Amino acid sequence: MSNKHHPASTRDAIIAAADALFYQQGVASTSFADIAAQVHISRGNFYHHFRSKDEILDAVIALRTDRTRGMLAAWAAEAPDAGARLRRFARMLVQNRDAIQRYGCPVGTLCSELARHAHPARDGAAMILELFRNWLRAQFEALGHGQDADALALHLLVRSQGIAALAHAFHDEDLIHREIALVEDWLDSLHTHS
Amino acid sequence: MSNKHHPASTRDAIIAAADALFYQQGVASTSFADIAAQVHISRGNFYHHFRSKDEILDAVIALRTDRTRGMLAAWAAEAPDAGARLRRFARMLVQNRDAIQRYGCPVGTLCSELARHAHPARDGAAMILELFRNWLRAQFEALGHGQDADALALHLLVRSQGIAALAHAFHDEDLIHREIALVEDWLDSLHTHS
DNA sequence: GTCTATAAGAAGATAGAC
DNA sequence: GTCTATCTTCTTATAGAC
Repeated sequence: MSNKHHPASTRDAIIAAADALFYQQGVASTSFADIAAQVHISRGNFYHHFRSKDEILDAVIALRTDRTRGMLAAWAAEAPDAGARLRRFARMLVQNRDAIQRYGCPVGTLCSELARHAHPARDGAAMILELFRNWLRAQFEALGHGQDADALALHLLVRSQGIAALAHAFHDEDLIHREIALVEDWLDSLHTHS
Repeated sequence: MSNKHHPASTRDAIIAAADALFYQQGVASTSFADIAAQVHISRGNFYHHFRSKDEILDAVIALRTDRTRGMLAAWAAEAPDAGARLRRFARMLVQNRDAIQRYGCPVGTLCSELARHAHPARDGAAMILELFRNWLRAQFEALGHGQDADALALHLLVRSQGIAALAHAFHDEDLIHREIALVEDWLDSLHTHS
């Protein structure tokens, strides 16, 4: 499972390519041939590293989970207080606006696809969303909204997912700027209340 | 295109079955065999009514467009004023909470799937979302928010799509109740301002 | 560890009988 | 208008040589 000893191994290259393609094309419509073409290996070589496509998906979800944990930890280390951390989260959508407008939210679209097919990896994908939820809740708690912290965290996730969904559907990057500005206003209004 | 003379024709049965299956399973992972099983026809019979799968999708989008137009017109006829109409829109999510929690928003998930693959029918699906946007904008204009009407309409769509996405991902019906209550509070606050 | 060759099945689509 | 039979292509997966 670890890639400590083989940082550039074929296995890791497969996971990295699958990670990108699953995001851009969806899991179901990404074939082994697609991944193989990117990694420059043959289709047969796949089954030396993974037993099935679902096993690749599991590895991709594990990768994204780790990456998300790392990102949230980095935000917590960079930003001095909870208010700044919440704003850092909001800025993520502006930062990734090009990819979001093209392919949607990586977490949201994966959860949507897996939830609709009651896929075994469904809960693993939802777990990534939960990581954000828990991290956001902790920031709202630090801001003094102990009682409503989880509701506020979910509300912020709702708006983020909605912004990504509409930016994707309308192919409209500018929508992200405008709606995130409203989110920042809302965060400011919470801060003054506490 | 019209179904006036053949209300229960095979063609209409195909469209109705495809409409449901495209929603529940997605377009790409719904096969001719799936639809044929529901309609109780053979796979070959398909091509007497449609030349390709994309043509079925076009018919489904046309059906949904008509249905949406009818629903919005009915809401406008039922609700006395713009404020009541906006609340009627918000209630739609509560009303459809079971399906939304299972399969997501029918419009949002279709737009997301087609946008990611740059599908020819992409704009047709986004058009349904535009119908909601235009209808909502008209209500905000009637409420006296002429300048901001479109931004307010988009904001309401953002929250609706986000609510549907999270209810689907977390399999959480209750989230819809709580977030729609917040939407209603927001609508109330707009009314008193005007 | 990587390859070629190939199986086994599902998909969209066609031809032609009835 | 509906069917069966068939074609082609794509997909996942396996077997075995190197």
